[in-house]
Amino acid sequence: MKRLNHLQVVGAKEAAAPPGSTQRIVESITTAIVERRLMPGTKLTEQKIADIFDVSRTIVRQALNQLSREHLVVLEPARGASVAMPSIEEARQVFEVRAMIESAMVRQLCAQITDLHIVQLRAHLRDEQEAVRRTDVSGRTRLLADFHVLLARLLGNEVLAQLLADLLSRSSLISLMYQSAHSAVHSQDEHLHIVDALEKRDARTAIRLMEHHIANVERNLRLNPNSTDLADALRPL
Amino acid sequence: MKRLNHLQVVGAKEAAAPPGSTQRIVESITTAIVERRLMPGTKLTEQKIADIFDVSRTIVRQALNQLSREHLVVLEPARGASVAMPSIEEARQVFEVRAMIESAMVRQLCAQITDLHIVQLRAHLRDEQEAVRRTDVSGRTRLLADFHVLLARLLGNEVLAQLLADLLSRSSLISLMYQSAHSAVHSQDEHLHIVDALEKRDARTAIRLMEHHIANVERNLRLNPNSTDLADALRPL
DNA sequence: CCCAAATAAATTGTATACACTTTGAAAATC
DNA sequence: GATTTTCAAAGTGTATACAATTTATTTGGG
Repeated sequence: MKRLNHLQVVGAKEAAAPPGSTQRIVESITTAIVERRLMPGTKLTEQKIADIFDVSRTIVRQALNQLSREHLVVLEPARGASVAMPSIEEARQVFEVRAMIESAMVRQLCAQITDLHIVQLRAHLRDEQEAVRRTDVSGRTRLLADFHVLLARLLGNEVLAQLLADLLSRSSLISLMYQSAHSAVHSQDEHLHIVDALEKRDARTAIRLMEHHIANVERNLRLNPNSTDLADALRPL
Repeated sequence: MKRLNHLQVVGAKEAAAPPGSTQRIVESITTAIVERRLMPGTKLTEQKIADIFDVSRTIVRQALNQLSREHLVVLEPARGASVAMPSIEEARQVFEVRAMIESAMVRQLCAQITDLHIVQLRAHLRDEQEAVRRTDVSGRTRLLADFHVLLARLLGNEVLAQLLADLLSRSSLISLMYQSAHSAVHSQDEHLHIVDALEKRDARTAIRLMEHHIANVERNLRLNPNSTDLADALRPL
């Protein structure tokens, strides 16, 4: 039986509104997944989680339901919840959608970006570099994803931002599941070049860089079916 | 007190898997909203819905939670659920995102569309025309939205299809809330022209037509703030 | 007669109880 | 000894009970 003791309340870093019990659990599990303390496929038993957080199963079920809509856990009827194991096909689709959305995003952004926006982006890049320098794995994962959400937010489009946030948490899960070989340093560098292009309002270059960036992340996944699917891996020769 | 008797189980038209109680309620409420039997702002009291469907509040709460994540209802803490009243700003954002995604979609589709796909699209257009001819309001609303989801599905991208389905149910709510003056006939005609362009693999035209189509729908909304926000409407001069 | 405080009714949030399903192990059969 | 059957343990699905909060109603001044 797998121990779930790794699951723990992570110090609320943003600390916005008083987080309801449900939200607290969602965030803890999300963080645990992204920080690789909960591996894909891990069974998430309701009562065990309820015990850990000292709430009733009612609350846990709400949290698991929410997580399943974010595609971080899968809910099989009468069989419970487990950490999602996105398929290769799903990974492909997620990155395809990201490429479509994010290239349109930078195109639009070039037409309406302000100097203040550039300042915000530069500040974010500094945070990224800092996290990379300190080898703060969980922080840098979050920051590298937030870069993309920030671009959406600069467009003043919260709907787009939330949509993208969703796709990025899925991307994070995919990256850790298929052990991305795309180094954080490399990603960070690509972000830098994208901001440079945005500053020059060079839409064509910005779009090209963004598409390459996303393609690079996808290309560097270990998408070898044999190593990821247990059924295939254990099939006799 | 507002009566909720309009809420009723709608005959399952697609009838796929045995729909769990929760899903049945979600679909009923969704249909009721899109068919304008539940107006924006209507309070959705848990016990009343539970009585109507003869289930416990537990199930109803699950359904309302799901609907809130689809942005069709809003959940205010300790104050319950009501049919969402998307703001003008939210409407703008939804249509902006749709324009970004759907123009990228038709671009991609032009590059990889097959004759079989065209056949499917033509078949769908026939269904649309039929619904318009019969003035089947609820059917035609659904079909006009499904056209866009179908395009996503033809790309073989289920992630994209679900994403778009989400945006389209929000669009439906927005259209009915702001009483779109964009006639179904007009929409249907625009769909026809888009398919024509796709058949010719004329990406530039297809993109232009799609962007115009979405802009037309948005332009024809009655986005008069005075008539939509009660606080504004009742403010003394 | 109108407004405000107090009280009652209704509604939501959470926990718990219990039925049903799945899972894993022990016993029986071939 | 391997395979199926049976049974117990664990887990999920739904209903219900109860506390906490909000909303409506009544009551008591002004």
